[in-house]
Amino acid sequence: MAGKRERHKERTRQAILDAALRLFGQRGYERTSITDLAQAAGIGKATVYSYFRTKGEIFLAFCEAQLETVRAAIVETDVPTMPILDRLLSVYGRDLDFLLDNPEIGRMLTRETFFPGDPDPRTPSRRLGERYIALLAPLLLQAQARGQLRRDVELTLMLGHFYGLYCMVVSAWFTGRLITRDDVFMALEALFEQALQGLAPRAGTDNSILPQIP
Amino acid sequence: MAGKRERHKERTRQAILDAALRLFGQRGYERTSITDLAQAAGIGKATVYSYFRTKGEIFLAFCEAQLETVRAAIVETDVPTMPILDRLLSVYGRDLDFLLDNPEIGRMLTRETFFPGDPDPRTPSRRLGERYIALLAPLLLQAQARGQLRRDVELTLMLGHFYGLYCMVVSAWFTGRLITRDDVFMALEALFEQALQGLAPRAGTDNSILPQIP
DNA sequence: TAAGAAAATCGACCCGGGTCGATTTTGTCT
DNA sequence: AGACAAAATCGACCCGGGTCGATTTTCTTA
Repeated sequence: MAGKRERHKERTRQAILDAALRLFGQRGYERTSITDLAQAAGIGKATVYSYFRTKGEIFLAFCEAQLETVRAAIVETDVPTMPILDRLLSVYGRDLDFLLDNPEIGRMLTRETFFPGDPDPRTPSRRLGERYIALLAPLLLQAQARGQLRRDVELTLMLGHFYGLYCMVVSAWFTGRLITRDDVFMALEALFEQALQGLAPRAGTDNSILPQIP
Repeated sequence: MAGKRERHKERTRQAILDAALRLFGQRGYERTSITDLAQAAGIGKATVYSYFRTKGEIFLAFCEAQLETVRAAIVETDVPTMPILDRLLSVYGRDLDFLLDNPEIGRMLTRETFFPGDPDPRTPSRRLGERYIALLAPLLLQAQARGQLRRDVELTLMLGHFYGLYCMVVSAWFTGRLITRDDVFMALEALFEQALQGLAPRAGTDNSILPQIP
C-alpha cells in the first residue's frame, strides 16, 4: 500500500483549501485568521504552516482554483475566426467580469499577479502570469498568421503590450478612475484599438488637417 | 503668538520623517519597526499614530520626498524640441533609474502607485498617480499640437496607454522577466514604438509580403 | 512485531502593527 | 493668575501572522 501518508497529506491540504474557500468567501480574506482556517480544517495552527508557507500562499492557491473556472469559460466561448480585437476583448472581458464581481479578491489577485510581494521567482504568483501568456500566445500567433497583426514584432512584446494595457485599465479601476463595468470595458476597447492603429498620425486621418507646428 | 502648537506639531512630524529617511535607508522598510521610528524621533510609539494613520503612510510620505528629487531632474533635463518618443523615454528612464537603484523602495512604491492597498481614494498613494499625469499631460499635448500624435484620441487615453506600457515593463522587472537596466529600457522603447506605429499591419511593412491565411 | 528513524502535529511563544484610555500639556477665557 | 476645555502624549494592551521545540504518528527493516 504505497503512499498512505501521501494521501493523508493531500486530504489535509484539501481540507485547508476547503476551509479557505468557505471562510474567505464568507468573511473575506482579511477577516479570516490562520487560526480560523486551522479550526475549520480540524488541525492545529502550526500545522497549517507545514502545508503553506504564508497566508498569502493560501490565498493564491485559493485563487488558482477560482481562476480555473474563469479560464475554462474563456476557451469555451472563444471564436477563433473573429477579428483579433474582438477575441482579445472577449478574453480580457471574462477576467474583468470576475474581478468586478469579486472586488476584494480581485484587488489582491491583480496586485499579486503584476507586482508580487515575494521577490522569490519560484512562488505561485508567477504561475498566474505564465498562465496568461499561455492563454494569449496562441491568439496572437493566429492573428499574425492571418495578417491581422504585424509579423515583424516579437511575440513577447506584442503580448506585453496588450497585457500592459489591461493592467492599466485594472489599475484605473483600482484607483477609482473607472467605476462601472462599462467604463472599464470601454476604456479597454479604446486602448486596444489604439494599440492596433498606433498613436502616431496616419495619412487620411482627420487629425492631419490641422496645421503642424514645428 | 499664533500657532506655537502648529509649529511644534510640524517639527515632530518632520522628526518622524527624518527618522524614516535614516532608518528606512539603513535597515530597509520591513526591518524598521514603528517603535524604532518613535525612539529615533524621541517620542512614544502611540504618538506616531497621531501623525500618520499607518506605517504605509509614513512610507509614502517618505517616498514623496524622494520622488521630488527625481521629478526635479526630469523637468530639468527635458528638451521640449525633441521627438515625443525620446522625451517620453527620457522621462520614464529617470523613474526607472530610481527604481532600479532602490529595489526595495521601488518595488513597494510601484505597487502602491498602481494598486494601492487602501481602497479609500483620498489616500496619499493617489497623489503619486496624479503627479504622473501632471508630468506627462503637457508633453503629450505639445506633441499633439506639433502633429507627432493623433489629435482624435482623448488625452487621458493616450496618457493611459503609455502609462500602462510603463507599468508592464516595471512589472516584468518585478517578476524577473527583465533583469538589467538595459533589458528594461529596451523593452520600454520597443513598446513605445509599437504604440506609436500600431500593431496592425501597414502597407509597405515587410510583414505584408507573407501570404494571408483567411 | 519490536526498535529506531523520519515525518507530521501542535501548544506556547515571539514580534510588530495598531488601539485605548488615563494622564499631561497647551491654549483660552474671566 | 486660575479654572476649564481641547489637544497631545504615551504605556499597556490586543490581535494576528509566523516560529520553535517537544511530542506523537507513521514508515522501515530486521
